[in-house]
Amino acid sequence: MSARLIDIARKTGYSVSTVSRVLNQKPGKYPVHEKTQKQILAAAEELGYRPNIIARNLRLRKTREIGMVVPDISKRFFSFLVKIIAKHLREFDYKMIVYDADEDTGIEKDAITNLLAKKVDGLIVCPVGVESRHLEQTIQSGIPFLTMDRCFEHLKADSISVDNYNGARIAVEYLIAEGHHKIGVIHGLQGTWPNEMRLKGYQDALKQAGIKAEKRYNQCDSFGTFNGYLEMHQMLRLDDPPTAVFFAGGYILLGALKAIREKNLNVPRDISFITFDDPTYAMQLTPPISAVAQPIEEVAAMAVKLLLRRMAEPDADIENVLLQPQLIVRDSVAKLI
Amino acid sequence: MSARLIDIARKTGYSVSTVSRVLNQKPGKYPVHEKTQKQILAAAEELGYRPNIIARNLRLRKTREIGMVVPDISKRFFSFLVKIIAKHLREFDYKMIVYDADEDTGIEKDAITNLLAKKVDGLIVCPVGVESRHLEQTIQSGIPFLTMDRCFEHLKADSISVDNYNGARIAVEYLIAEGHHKIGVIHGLQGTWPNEMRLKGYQDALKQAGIKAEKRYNQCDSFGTFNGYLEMHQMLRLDDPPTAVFFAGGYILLGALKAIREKNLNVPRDISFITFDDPTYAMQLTPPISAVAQPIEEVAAMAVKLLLRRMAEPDADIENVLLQPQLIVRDSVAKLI
DNA sequence: TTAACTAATGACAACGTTTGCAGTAATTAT
DNA sequence: ATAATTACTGCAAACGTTGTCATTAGTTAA
Repeated sequence: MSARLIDIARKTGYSVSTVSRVLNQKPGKYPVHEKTQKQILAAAEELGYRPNIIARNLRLRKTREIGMVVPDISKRFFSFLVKIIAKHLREFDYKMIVYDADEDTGIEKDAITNLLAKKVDGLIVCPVGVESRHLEQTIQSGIPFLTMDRCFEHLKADSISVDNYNGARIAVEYLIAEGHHKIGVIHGLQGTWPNEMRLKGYQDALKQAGIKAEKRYNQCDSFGTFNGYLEMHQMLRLDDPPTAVFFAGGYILLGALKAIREKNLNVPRDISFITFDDPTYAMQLTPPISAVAQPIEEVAAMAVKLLLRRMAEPDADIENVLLQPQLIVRDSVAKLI
Repeated sequence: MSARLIDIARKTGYSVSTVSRVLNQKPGKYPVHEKTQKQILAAAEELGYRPNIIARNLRLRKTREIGMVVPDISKRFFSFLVKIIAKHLREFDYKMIVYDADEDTGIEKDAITNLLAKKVDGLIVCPVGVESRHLEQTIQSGIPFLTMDRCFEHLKADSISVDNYNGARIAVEYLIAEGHHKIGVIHGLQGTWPNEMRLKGYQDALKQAGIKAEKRYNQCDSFGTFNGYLEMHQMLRLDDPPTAVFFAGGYILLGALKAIREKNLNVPRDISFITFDDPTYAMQLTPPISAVAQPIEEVAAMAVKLLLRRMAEPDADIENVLLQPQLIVRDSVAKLI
């Protein structure tokens, strides 16, 4: 068992109070004789003293910990987000406790409950996306709280995400500007906020250009690779397939690309596409893929800013921030005009 | 402030002890009258009682938490590892606290210190890889401890990693079997265990085949994309460039591929290669890339098994487990015979 | 009837900190 | 010389649990 304050106290002959004061280096509040300090510091070093954070947290009723829950930490978007947020928090001397909800609302619920019971000082949730009642309850509890990415519009809480609507819109507008009229979309899980927004962006871009959104050009199921593969095949099997396709994100690109290869089609000569999300490998594929990149670093920085503000001023007005994604033009879209 | 045991006690008129007993549902140890139970349960529900885990942990001197430190959580290898390990731990009712060391030994050290101070019941570290003194100290502390991936041979602790030596060896043996004699290697950060092992596997495979390992075919610096790009360029600029190259892992592949493209070379006609690690996109590239895949799920499962065993039997013999990676043949290697 | 048990509950002492308050000795002001 | 101030230190009460030990009342055995 590791050394405690009382062990140092006994060893040096001073009281626990004095030892505590020395080790916490509280500036001038309670002065401690220099000789005393030296002795205590030496004894602490010798005994290999490490403060028991649990006891401290209990006493202080503060943890300097921020809880975070993400739907799938193995996805780069989230793991990178986690990394950057943790890095920013470190600067403010906060630790982060991340839980992976594994795309399961039940686990998400448990994770939040546990974090509240651990008395984290603040909480960031990237909701799995299907249910929000437990989030409302969490807000009730009064903990500084922030949703990210798959936000719910009706929640009375700060939120930060990228402008999925606009990102999809500028992608599709780009396709149209390059002369495409028959534009398909392969999108992800229906009912989730980002997916709906991206789909709406696609539809509005078409409408604005006076193009009718063809039902048969609209495929969906999930953001997974296999879905991308199946849907792309289906789309290519149509009598008059689209000349360009918008992938709504995630791993659809990978699967769709495989389908295109199997049909022995050339990108962008035979088929053009652009994808939401910009994975690291997008620029290494043949051809390099045009994409709409989410500004993850900015999102992370903003998240920290919003949460710290909420912690400092619990009654500040609620902010719902939307950050703009960026169109990255590479070579996967043919110019038709 | 959330409700405490004492609030329920006051509300129902029972003592804190009784309330605690009811809420913890300890089987038959101390019987509580059924009516009492009902009242207490009802009051707990009504007040929205959530146990304070900090107080509980302090009292029990157990946390049911496992600490984990990884060098870079944004790398899929680690984020996936974290996910799977956390999932397994969940089954045993353990939570995981992960910290990202950001490839910085200083941060790694702090993270470990913090986890020890948090009194986690066990600790898994994937070391950054350059220093190990703090790990020895950690072992001294007596906490159930496990290193993964970038292990240190001299550490007296359980460890689990993939057989980097053999993985590299079977990859290079495969190249030789396909008729290649001029075989280059682009490897990663020198001095790290996996890198050295992979390099040795490469060298031994050549030696075994009676091929001299040419110094000029041996490039290294880091596992990053940019390194892969530079080194590949350099290798292609040689008078008699290798016909095949072994990439020692990570993101070297991406950069090297870019260099090959810039030289307008065809894979595998002009140059063949195989890479350690099998990223999800490897099979979607043109051509699909042959690779040596690390069995991450198995590694994760074994890690949990080893750690739980160590927690149950602190004095069991130390185990250093090596799991075999798998050769995945796709189309990036030309058959020369 | 009394002793011995059981069922149900409460009092209380931890767990290891931090910190307000009180106390003592030494120093300075009056 | 006394009062006021300062420098240093210790006491003890929290923080919210859990579990040991007592205690009470009721029940069964002798």
